[in-house]
Amino acid sequence: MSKNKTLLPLVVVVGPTASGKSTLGVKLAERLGGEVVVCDSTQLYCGFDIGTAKPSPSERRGIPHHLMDVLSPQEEATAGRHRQLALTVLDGLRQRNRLPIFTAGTGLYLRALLEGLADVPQRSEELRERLRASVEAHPPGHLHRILKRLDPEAAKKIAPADEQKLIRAVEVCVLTRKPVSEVLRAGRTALEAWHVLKVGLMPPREKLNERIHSRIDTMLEQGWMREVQALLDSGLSEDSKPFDFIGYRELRAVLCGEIRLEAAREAIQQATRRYAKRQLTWFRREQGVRWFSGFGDDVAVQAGILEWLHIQGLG
RNA sequence: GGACGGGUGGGUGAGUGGCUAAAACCAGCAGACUGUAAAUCUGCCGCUCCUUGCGGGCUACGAAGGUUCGAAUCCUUCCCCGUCCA
Repeated sequence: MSKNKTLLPLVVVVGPTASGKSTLGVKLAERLGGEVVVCDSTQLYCGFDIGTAKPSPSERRGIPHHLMDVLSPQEEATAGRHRQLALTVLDGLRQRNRLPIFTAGTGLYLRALLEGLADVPQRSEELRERLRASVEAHPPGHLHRILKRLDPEAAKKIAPADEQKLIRAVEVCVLTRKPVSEVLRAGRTALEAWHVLKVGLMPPREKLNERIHSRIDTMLEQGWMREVQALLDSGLSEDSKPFDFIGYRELRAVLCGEIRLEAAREAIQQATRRYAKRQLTWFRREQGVRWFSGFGDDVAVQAGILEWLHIQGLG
């Protein structure tokens, strides 16, 4: 990274699902001469459109949207991959002197971009296979005991039941031959040369839930089922990563005759509500966010945000 | 009118004399989370008080009475709900 880059502004919009980040992003881009960069682990995938709430071409209003539809469903998105792609996009925007406007639903990806990732090896499927096999063969708590031996400090921070995180921690220990906590302490490279302005959308929970529910109904009316059917018909494996996304797994179950549509609708609503809650938990901790209590498509909220950004030196 | 079965905390639902403010699950709330993150995991979850302790008080298993040292659990009556018979 070159050290002589001047500090340019970069806007980040954070908020739970259905809070109106996309609409706000387009609005800000129009007003401030920017382009939208999506920071979302699901909109990355081609073909999974309706359920991931990608803004339609008309909703995008001619504003370029980056990091949307860049992965095929067979690929696996990761925080590191997203970071790489985002850095490339940022370079391009810098050259063209366009304001980057991130719409961020995936907190981890945003953090990976802004604060960097430690120099940690990528996942190794072979190692994971072995670890999972050994989990099968041993009584509960086995992985946790292994980690305790490799890195007591890390073991303290991960619950014995959290297999996913345990596997990752053990994986890093094994691959680097060092305790994970040490590897992570070595630090990371934060994003340089950008002056980050964070805006948060925090609609009242009850209103947000209503919005979530009606949006799911709309998605279904727009042919979400047909989309899922078409994806399955295309020969895509039903184990592909994006079929794990909220809604896609439920609708797949409907199409496989495992559950009824009504049950799926309720399950989707519930899962989405919980997801929104987790997003809020994550983003509440995010440093330096200027919060606005409302939806991003509310003109009054938009005006307030534009005003704040103006005071910060934009527009 | 009669015969059974049942009424438990926001929901589903266990519990058949003390270990029960009441399992479990769901919902809800709060939280953690450096490459699966729309994932994964943790805590709380009747009210209340304080010297925050495996602490105290109060209220609670349809209602009211009763038996008992002690009842969600046993008895009586009543009220609801379901099924069946008339």
